[in-house]
Amino acid sequence: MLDSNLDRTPPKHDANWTLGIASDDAFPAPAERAARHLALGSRETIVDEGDETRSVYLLLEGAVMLSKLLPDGRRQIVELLGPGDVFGFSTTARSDVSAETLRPARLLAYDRRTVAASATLQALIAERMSAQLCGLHDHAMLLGRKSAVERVATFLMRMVPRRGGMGCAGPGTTADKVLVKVPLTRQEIADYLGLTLETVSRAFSLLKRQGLLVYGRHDEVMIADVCRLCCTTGSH
Amino acid sequence: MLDSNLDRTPPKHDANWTLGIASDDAFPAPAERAARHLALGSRETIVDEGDETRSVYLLLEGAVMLSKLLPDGRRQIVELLGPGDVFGFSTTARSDVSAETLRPARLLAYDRRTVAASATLQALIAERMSAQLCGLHDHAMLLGRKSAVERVATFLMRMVPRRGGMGCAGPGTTADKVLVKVPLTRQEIADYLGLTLETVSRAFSLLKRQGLLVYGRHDEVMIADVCRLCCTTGSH
DNA sequence: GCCGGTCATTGATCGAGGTCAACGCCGCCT
DNA sequence: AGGCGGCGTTGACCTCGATCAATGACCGGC
Repeated sequence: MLDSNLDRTPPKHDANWTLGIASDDAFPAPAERAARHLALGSRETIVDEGDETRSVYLLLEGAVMLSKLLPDGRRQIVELLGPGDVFGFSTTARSDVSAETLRPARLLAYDRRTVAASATLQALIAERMSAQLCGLHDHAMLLGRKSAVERVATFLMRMVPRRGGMGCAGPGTTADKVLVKVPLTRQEIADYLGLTLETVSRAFSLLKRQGLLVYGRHDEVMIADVCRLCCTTGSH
Repeated sequence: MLDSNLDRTPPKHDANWTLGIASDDAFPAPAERAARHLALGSRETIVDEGDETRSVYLLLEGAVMLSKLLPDGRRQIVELLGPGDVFGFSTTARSDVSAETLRPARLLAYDRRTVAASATLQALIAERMSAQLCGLHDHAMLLGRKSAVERVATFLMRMVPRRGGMGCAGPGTTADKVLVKVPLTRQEIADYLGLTLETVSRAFSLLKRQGLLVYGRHDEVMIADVCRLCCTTGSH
């Protein structure tokens, strides 16, 4: 478990963001628009654990992961973020997590003082944070009480668009299939689920053998029976 | 792991709260004071998982735990709350967690619409939620990557007042002692740390044998060497 | 005092998942 | 083409924590 993954230091974004007035029609625009608009590629780090941060980030598009390291190298990916999610908070002036894009992303960076001054912004952020709080509660359940296969099944269900881990069409319903993109390596999935990459691999293989999953490429999995997979998450 | 604790259905609070204007000088009073003020005893449940909730709660004094159940009875305590913390959010109209007092508590219950209408209140809540978010990130690290003894040590450090799990006075410093109250049973500690009660008990015994802990009563533990305990949390 | 219930401790054994290691696949570079 | 490095899979083995079970400590009621 020591050094679950050495030398993972992707290049930090430098200046491919544009300073200025953000205007985004795809997302409910807050009244305050004094935000930096960042456009990042895949696998770029936004902040490192311990960095001084003065910004709060709002993810418009793409995916971001938040992770933490223990001094001996053990890593935990504490949150996976999608469009609408926010991050960059901390009790102190330094970030408690690292943030890295999992795929090309667009985001808004608000100065903390800007946020403190704007009620609209705070309402938006509070709304979102409460959703993320619930997500973290769910994840604590997963990490504390679920088996390896249940964790992987839950993870895959979370990847299903518009279903967010919530339920299948109903038991007995005609088995439906979904193709999901998995923008994480096995090691990353392991670090997210509190497992090792071997255990994750074995769980994938098991689900494949059982016919719940079909895949060739590792980053594109066909869930052959959403309903049945959903029932192996332990939550139903 | 099935039914980690059957028949735990403490009495629900009924009517020992006073409706009306809350005025509390011990806590930074929000401008909006349209809150129900609840005064509860120990071991009373505030909401059950699945209950319809229209309120957001602000804990003024005491301690509350939030827990979730899996259909087969596995339980996870997802958060331990102290004065200042907030809860009662949910993506849906139903609570995603149960809330129960761990000791006598005073709290404020705000109607959701009241919150939505008050910028002051939202600012207060957002501030607190971001702290709780960080706490949950930390806890995910614990659940996903720490060993049993590290978890128990981390838990005990979190119980140290005014130190919140953060650091010892410094290595080499004269060993300092603290007496901490532990208002949880071993089973509850286990459900919080993602372990079984036996494993928790063994970890306590081990730490005691190593001289890091001294105790007779189970709910009052003397940390004999905060610094050394802190070093067995895995975080330093 | 005795008794029953709850909670904690301790021991013995088991098993899920971690660890270590070999190998396969695939894309990329020269 | 050949070689190489990153990622994933699979197998063999081991360990930490779960499980099962017995016992002990404490507390309240009669």
